[in-house]
Amino acid sequence: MITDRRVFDEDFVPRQLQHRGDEMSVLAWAFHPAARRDPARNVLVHGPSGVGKTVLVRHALERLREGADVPTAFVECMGRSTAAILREILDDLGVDVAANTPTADLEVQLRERVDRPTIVVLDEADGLPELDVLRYLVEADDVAIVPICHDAPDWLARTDDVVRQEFSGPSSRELPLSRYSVNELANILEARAENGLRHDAVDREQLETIADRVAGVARFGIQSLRAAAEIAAEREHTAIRSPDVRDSFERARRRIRAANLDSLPFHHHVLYEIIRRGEVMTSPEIHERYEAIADDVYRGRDQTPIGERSRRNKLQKLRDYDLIDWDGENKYREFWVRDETLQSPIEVNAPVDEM
DNA sequence: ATTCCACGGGAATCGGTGGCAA
DNA sequence: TTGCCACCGATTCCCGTGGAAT
Repeated sequence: MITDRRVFDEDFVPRQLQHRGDEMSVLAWAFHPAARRDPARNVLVHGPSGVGKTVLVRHALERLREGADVPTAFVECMGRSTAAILREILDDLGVDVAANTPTADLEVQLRERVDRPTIVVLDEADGLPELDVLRYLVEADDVAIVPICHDAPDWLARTDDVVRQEFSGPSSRELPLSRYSVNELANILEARAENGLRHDAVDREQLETIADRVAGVARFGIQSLRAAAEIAAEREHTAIRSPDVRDSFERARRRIRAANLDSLPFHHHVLYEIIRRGEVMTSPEIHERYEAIADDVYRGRDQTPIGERSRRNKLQKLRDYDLIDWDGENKYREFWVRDETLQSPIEVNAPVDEM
């Protein structure tokens, strides 16, 4: 059924971007001056997750570089320090810096080594730790800044006047990306099917069903199509049938969650299992349970149990990853796992019994 | 009105890594 | 080679905030 697995990979970049023509024009307008050694423009790219913000900007940069030699940097900001981000920008621009260069020196390097129009993309700019990076980039004259974030007003509100000024002038634009319509996403899935599935494995109506069900989130739609093909193959269908599509969403969502859980360290797994085995729990119950089993669970490991404050951070992370959720406030906040059947792959041998 | 307490931002701290200069 | 410095990621410590209980 599946003829090319890579087509469904998370980081697969299709040759042709569909339904983003207007957006590509905006980026071309912003980037193109750099090809003539004129300053490029700032673009604030924003929109909900899973709509292809990163892929879009990467595409635009590739287009630009096909026709011109423009220095560019593309940095993942989430969870990185100011120094780490500056370091990677310099690295992308071909400047060698030592791993322990002080942050202040990095800033000087940035200003001195940028001697012609340059484009710096800050992916996941919601996660920018401080404003320092932005100020440094604003002060470096020839640098155009392209932050990618979820919520533009919110992002701008958290910056300062200097940065806001930079993004409100005529030499900058906001570029909102919306979710795909059912028809658009179905077209995108059709292209994936043509490249990655056997001919006639899926029909248009089924693709539209998937596109509708995933509410325009491309990432989820692509994983669902993949799951539908797998399920059809397991059931020895020669093509995807409606029941296969119906059962694909659960598998896709579950797979995304399992991958998320897999990527987290041990502490998260302990907390996840405590919540999963305890039905619905409140914070004090979770902490109490943690204290009770911590000695046993961590015995023989090189890690030691963590304090309450850290546990709160881990719980937040588990929620960000769609693994748990909660409702309510204070000690009445209740926690539960999103999928009871998803167990931690790590053996957290907490006693199952009494709470 | 006062007390209790979970929350979550931010500063301080710790152990480890890697340049660099004496 | 040795000591020093800056960084990093993870964690703990500290504390203001605000809702609920008393």
